[in-house]
Amino acid sequence: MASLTTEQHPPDDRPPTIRDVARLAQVSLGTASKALNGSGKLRAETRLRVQTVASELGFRPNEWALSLHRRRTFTIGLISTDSFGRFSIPVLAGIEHALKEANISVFLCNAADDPELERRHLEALLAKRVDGIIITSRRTDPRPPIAADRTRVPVVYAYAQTSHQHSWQILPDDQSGGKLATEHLIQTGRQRIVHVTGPDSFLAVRQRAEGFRQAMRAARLPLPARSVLMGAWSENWGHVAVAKLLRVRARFDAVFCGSDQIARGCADALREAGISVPNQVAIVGYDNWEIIAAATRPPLTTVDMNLQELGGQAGKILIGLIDGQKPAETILVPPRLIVRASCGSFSRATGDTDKR
Amino acid sequence: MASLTTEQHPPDDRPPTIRDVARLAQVSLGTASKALNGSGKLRAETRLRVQTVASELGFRPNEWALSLHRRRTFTIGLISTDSFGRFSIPVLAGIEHALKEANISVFLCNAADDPELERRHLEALLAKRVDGIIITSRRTDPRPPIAADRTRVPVVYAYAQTSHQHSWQILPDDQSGGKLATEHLIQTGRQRIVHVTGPDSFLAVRQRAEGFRQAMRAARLPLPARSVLMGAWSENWGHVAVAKLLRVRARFDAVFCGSDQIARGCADALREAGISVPNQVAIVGYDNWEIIAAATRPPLTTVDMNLQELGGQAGKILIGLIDGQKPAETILVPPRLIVRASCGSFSRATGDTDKR
DNA sequence: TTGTACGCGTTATCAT
DNA sequence: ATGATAACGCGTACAA
Repeated sequence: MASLTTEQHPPDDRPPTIRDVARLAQVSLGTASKALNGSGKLRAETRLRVQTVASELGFRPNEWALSLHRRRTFTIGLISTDSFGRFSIPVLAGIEHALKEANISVFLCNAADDPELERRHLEALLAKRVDGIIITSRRTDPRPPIAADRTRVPVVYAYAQTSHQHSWQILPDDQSGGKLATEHLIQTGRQRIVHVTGPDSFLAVRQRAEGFRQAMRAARLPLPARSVLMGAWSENWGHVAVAKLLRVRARFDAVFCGSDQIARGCADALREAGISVPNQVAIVGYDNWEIIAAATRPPLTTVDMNLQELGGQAGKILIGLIDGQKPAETILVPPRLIVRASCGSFSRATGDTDKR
Repeated sequence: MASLTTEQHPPDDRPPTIRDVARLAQVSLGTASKALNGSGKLRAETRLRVQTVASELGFRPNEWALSLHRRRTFTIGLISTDSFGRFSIPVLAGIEHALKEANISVFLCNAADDPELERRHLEALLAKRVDGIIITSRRTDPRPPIAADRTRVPVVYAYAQTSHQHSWQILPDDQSGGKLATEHLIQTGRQRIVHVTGPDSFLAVRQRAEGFRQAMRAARLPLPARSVLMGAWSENWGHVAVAKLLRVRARFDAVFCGSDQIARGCADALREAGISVPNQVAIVGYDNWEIIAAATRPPLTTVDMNLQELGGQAGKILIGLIDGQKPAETILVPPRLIVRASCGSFSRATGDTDKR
């Protein structure tokens, strides 16, 4: 069927617009729109014809044209203040998943610990009219708030929090994590527990240690000053810490470690010193970093921060804010314990262990 | 100064538009645009006034309104076919970095191994009129092409490739990696080298093994059938493989491993069998997975696939395609060797080693 | 039932 | 030097 108009546009390669659909379906622009959106009243035949043409053409409404007069872009920005790391990943996966459910797309930005770069990313996001912003970090310590004041864009901190302004933040409940690990050790009959963990400068370290102390006090177990050893976030520190303990002939039947890496170091050092894990000394790690925890001998019982769920919650909170709700400002995501082999039997019958 | 018009718009909270700027600066819309973009000719005073008002208002041009009549959105989509994993991350970081340089934003999509989800993500990206798409994967084996035909959107596969259509792909040069590792071992004086690696079903495994064989043949070293052992991608397989070798009293003075995890398993097993690494047996790993490689005793010399650079290249290729260029279709990114301690001295003076 | 006109935010082209 | 107007792609009131 020949063109009815004298104007013959060369078939250019830009994506088809609703105009193209209308022209080919021999209807007006408005009719095409109604046919495609199911709104208004029109003949079934017409509607079908338009829809057929649209799908033949591979017509897809231009989201940005839409967002121009609806008030939302269905787009959010995710700024990772430090580079993508081990912690960001599950958080990020959780966020992406939660937002995909709501048909929201995520812009990925890596600020790489550079405040200037962070500012540029923020700028770009605002120019792109994102509906909201999520900030993630590598550690939970308070950071300066992102400079998104003056704008009405909601901001949520995930595995991060800010010092000043009143804001929304989703954080792992590290104190509960410390308690959880310690209580598990106590339940399996351990009494002399030491805590080998990371640097004091980390909030997470202080919170987990506090949880540890709480659980020990609650169980009326001895809590000498030396029972918390702080060092580096490394396997090697696990080795060193065990060596220290052995050198001073410390009596202990369990080690609660601040990370799976430290735990692995401890486990190796103990084994090489001829001390059986879990028979003589039980170990609990932190992070449930599969690749470390599962490969340790014995495989580590460890605390999982539920980071993916944390990300999901962050996504949901942000969606709530975008929808104009006012959710709670701070959410602590409870951790869970992953039981493997490093604490031995779960039973309280501890007669089969040979504690030192 | 009172409003000159009778119409009094309530100060609503949407971001200021260029209209607001124009009104407050007492100029027309067109003048404001020119003032802000530096185009056209106008009085310096006017320009300054407009700019002042704009910055006071925190005016930021709406990118989507712009992209409506420029032909680009300065936005690309990144689809991770499987979930975000260890390999995706550096690739992703490289991509993000390269694209940020070009002021392009990245949509993050996780297809989680679900073809249907992948399709939906693709659909969403096309509706958002991305300028291009990058597909990443967890392994380099060919995968079905993404269904972005019919559209003019350029697609690049990063750490991935497709079976059918002619397309662009950036891949690690795993064969060179195998050669690189083997040649290093040979240069440090090793002669009886075995290759312990992952499952035969991985292209990477076959390519690295081929590189291994090439290097051995080139050096006219013995290459018995049993010198390549394929198993799982796990530390445990490293242990098992060493046990196998020792059981049949194989003579070997070096192990080239297909991953750092396998390498760590081998290193631990050898040490525990009383065999010194690197003095009696040298080890080379693969991946340069810092957290494993650096913590192994001794720290692993290993092959780094340069994944971040791979991501960067993918970004640059995509930008080229967007700009209408026709870059080479397949790029192999050369690996590099990270020398730590697991091969001993680099010198050819091997008199101090005690090979078995 | 169908077609027209306006608005969304911006730039570019043309008058003035 | 400045201002008016037509795109860009779409939905939606409203007029026919």
